[in-house]
Amino acid sequence: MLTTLGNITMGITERRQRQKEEVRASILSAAWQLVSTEGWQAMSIRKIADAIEYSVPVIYDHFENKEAILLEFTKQGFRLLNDTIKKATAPYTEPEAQIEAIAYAYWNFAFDNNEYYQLMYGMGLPGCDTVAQISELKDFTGLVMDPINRMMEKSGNKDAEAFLKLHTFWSMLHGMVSINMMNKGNSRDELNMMVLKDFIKGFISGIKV
Amino acid sequence: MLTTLGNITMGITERRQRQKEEVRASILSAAWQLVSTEGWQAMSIRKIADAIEYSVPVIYDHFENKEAILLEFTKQGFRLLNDTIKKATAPYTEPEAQIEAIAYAYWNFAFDNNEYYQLMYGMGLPGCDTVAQISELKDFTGLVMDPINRMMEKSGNKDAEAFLKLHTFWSMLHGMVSINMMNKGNSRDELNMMVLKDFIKGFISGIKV
DNA sequence: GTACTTTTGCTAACAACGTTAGGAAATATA
DNA sequence: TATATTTCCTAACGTTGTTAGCAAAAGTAC
Repeated sequence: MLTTLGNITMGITERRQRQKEEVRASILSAAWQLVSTEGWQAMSIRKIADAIEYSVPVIYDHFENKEAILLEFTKQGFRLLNDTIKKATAPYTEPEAQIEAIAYAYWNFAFDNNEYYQLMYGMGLPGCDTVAQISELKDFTGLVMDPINRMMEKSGNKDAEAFLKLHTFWSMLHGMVSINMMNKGNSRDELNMMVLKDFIKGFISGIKV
Repeated sequence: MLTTLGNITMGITERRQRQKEEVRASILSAAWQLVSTEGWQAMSIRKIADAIEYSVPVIYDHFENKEAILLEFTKQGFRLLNDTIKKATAPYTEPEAQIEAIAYAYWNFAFDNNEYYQLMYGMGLPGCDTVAQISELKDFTGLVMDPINRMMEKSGNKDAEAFLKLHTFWSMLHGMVSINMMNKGNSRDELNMMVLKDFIKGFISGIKV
């Protein structure tokens, strides 16, 4: 076969590539249908094959494995988040306003695109709803709440904000931990200790207003 | 059969209960061996059965299902965390010092007991190490870093802390989101907006020192 | 000690999963 | 028309969680 430009064979390979990409797109479409309705844990190669009306091995002609499909969505998720942030900051020029806009945009993105977010940060399996039923968790919140309450008493603040401060404290800690666990290996180094120290200082002084 | 105290039959049922609890304990022991060495995703009923030298269905006489075993560890994890926090705060009386001690204790607990922590917060499956290879993530950090840098320029701070502040910002946001996603349903309410606003205010003013 | 009941723990199966080998059928090339 | 290639399926392997049903052992009662 000659690779002459404008040859018929050229059109055939182009059509084939086009068809191949159509199948690939339909795989992603069917996969996302599953992810968005039943969660990413419920996505399976066999269900995708069923949905696109092809046999199972065809999927492996387009993706190396199941994880590669999910990785595609993870990337898509970050692209979507980046776009959202760009749009959110665009109306502002002052960095303070932009940071605030980013925070709100990030927050809304997470809950508007729940399934994307869970994929992006590897959130998943064990009892998502059962966590609330663990009595030990209440003990934990009590333990942290106590010094916060006492700090507020010292500075004459009202009780209503204690739960708020607990939330802030816990969120920050868990955020730091889980982000560090993703990029595993680098944890517990100087930078992290500085971030932690920086946060604690700010947190304490924030209560004593 | 009579339930007279000190009867022989009484001793039999007691021994049976003791033996049953021994099996239950050996299940948990074998399960934890798997979780701690290969991660909680690698734990399987069949591997446990193999390790304790019983057949598979025996496990279901002690636990309703696989999730129940993992839930046991989740509870154990929170108990361990609570004990750690109690010990950490004990040497101090001032709430400020206690809060600081809690933060460090929490941080160290997370990395000393990696598998517990991942279980407790439902962290898991998708490419934990592949996340670092996503190019879109760099775009994201760039987007957030930009206004932070400009804020620091405005206030005459040095560049070295910008990455630190980015880390703080990101951690806080992700922490809030993921903790809210666990207790799903309550999200995006007034309290969360207050926490978010509170954090942003503190974050911005923290940069302008 | 023998007959009956309960407990115990097994084999075997079901349904679903990711992944792959090997070959049949369709298509394109000479 | 014969050959080479691509496409795509059947069928299997080895996992997984979970359960039905039955054999053997242990305890109970006479």
